[in-house]
Amino acid sequence: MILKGCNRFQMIGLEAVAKLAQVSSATASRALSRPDKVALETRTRVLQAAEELGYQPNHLASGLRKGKSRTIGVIISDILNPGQAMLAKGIQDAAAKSDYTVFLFNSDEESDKERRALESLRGHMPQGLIVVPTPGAKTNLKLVPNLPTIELDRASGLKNAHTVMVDNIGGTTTAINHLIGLGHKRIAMIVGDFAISTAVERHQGYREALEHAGIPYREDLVLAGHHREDGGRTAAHKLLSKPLKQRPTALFVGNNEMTIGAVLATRALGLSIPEDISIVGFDDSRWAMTLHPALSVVSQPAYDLGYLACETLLGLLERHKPPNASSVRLATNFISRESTAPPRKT
Amino acid sequence: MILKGCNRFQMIGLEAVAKLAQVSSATASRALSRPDKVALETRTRVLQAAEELGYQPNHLASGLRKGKSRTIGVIISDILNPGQAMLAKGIQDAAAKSDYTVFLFNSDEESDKERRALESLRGHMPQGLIVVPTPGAKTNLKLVPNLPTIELDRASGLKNAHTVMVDNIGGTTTAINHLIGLGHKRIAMIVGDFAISTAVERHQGYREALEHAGIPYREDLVLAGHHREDGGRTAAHKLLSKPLKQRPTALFVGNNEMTIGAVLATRALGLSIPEDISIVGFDDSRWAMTLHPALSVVSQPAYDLGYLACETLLGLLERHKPPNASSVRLATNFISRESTAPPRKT
DNA sequence: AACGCCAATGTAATCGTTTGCAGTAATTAA
DNA sequence: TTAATTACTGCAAACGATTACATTGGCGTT
Repeated sequence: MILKGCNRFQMIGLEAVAKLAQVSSATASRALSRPDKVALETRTRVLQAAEELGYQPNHLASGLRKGKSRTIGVIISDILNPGQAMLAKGIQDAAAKSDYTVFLFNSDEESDKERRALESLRGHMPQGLIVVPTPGAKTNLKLVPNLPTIELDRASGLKNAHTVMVDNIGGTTTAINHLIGLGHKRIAMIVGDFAISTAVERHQGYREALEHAGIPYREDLVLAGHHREDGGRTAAHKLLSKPLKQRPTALFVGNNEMTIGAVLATRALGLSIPEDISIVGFDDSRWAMTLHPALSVVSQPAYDLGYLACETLLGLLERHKPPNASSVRLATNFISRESTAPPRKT
Repeated sequence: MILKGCNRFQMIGLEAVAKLAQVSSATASRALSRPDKVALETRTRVLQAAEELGYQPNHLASGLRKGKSRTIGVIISDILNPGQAMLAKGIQDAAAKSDYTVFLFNSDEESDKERRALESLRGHMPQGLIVVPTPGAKTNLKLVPNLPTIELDRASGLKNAHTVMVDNIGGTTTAINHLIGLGHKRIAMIVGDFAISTAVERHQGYREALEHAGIPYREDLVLAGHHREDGGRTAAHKLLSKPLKQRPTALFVGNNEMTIGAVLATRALGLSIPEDISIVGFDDSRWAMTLHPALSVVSQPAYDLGYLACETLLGLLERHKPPNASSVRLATNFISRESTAPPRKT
């Protein structure tokens, strides 16, 4: 009681507002959040007092009392990846619209970092979670067993999960069909890590499109790039070093980073795009557009994806929906630029 | 008291741990955070109980009580800008190392969004703030008068501010000197918004370098690009449409986004880089590297900048440093690639 | 033996906000 | 006139963790 007047953040609390408005703190609280429960005259008095003192509610306290922190946790794989950054932006905007605040973390595709992020998060009592799951998510998510969670961009494989993803299979088949339509027969693919659902689905799309066109699936044309630029580079190098007759005439790359590597490897080998090799990447970006020749890509509605994921989560929080699994797929968009052309006549 | 056993988050509180360990909650608390104040035997008992119940401390509660939330607010200008994303990453990593959690916001260079971010932030009782200030920051920051704040990348102009920035003047003069060294005389610049300190400093660096080389400063060679791609495009278009004798032979662009616009405008006009025009950008990025020809740039140590800003802030929080202003400048690094060459012989 | 001291623990107040309950006054119904 | 209803308001108990203060018992000193 001794230090009552000297709070640490020189906080102006409800108590102070109440005193100035000559009401109890209970009434002051109601005046601010339950206008109908308080006489108009009293209410204006409280509002004025709050204004005068520059009162700002303390979310820690109200969060503690109400059991709602008005925060959500977000774990993306890598803020430096433009697609992921776009996801984050969509989430942020949706959250801000409903007055939620976001704790943002990067997993850098490492399950360990994901786990640490979840541990940090836990103590802050977020009301929900949006996560781009790493391969370890199935285990890690047990750390927050009762937290409403949306899996974004990929699925962890957990039953009863809510997911918001793109139509990877459809996006890929469109791209491959485009290449087939141009006359390509030897179409290679650089795939990501099969522990990540997008890689599996994109691979499946590739396979299905070939099959559908009656082109046999050849294992030697599918190399793993491990989601990284370096992996893309070495995979592309290997594919493009084949003797001309076996060398693919088109290359489909399963993600952003690997595509850069593939393009650089192509340049390094002195091959020209699209004359020697057509290339299609997954996920659009600034560099894909400004590249010369500009890259044809399967583009994802990343902003919408993030926005939608957040809206879905908040919907889950507001109306106490049953915890049934839900699954949303957004369509991709194939953008044909300059990196694809018919194969050279042989 | 009625619902004591049925907490909302099915929270396991200290109370529960204490009961299981047969001590008071006070002792349980001490066992966890003040090991030396508790008998070893008791401590292990508490730790074991905590482990068994999967106890997780509630930061809302401890934050409320201690007046320390272990969170910091971060407002960057745009998460989609790779440089800014890198700042965020540096901050995050530094924060995580000291067990702080980050509230991340985007201002999108709009003072209004910055203000709203600060308002959101306020209620969550962050212990500090790192902000890439918009032009309105000088006003906006009054919303959080006693919050330890680091200004990152730019200065708001507030007295007594702590700033962490790069040496914009030095970085620019190096770049301009490089162009001068190649033999350029008509060197144009596309500047940003002078309400932002980096634009002012980079412009000053440009001016100083010319002066030092005895080249007169010409107002018609300096155009505003307003920090956006579009602005860069129109400014470059105007500059490069001049009659050959007056057309600049080199172009220095004050930031990332504007540089893209400038490059696209150059391409659109059918001019080739670096034969017709040498271009240097400020701030490196993936597209600057992969561009053909690869762009020469003044690169900033963005990760370090963010990391350092966070460390500085946390330092301020830990040891109760006096609130003197401080100012850190990191050096830039000029990267010479393929977009600069001697001017054409006339 | 009497005293002081220290270590270990418990009691209870506190952080700021919310809310069930109870109380008061004013209004309406009977 | 009395009872019942309504509309406001205040009291006080939460939320979970921390910590000043009080209490206990054990030890050493004189």
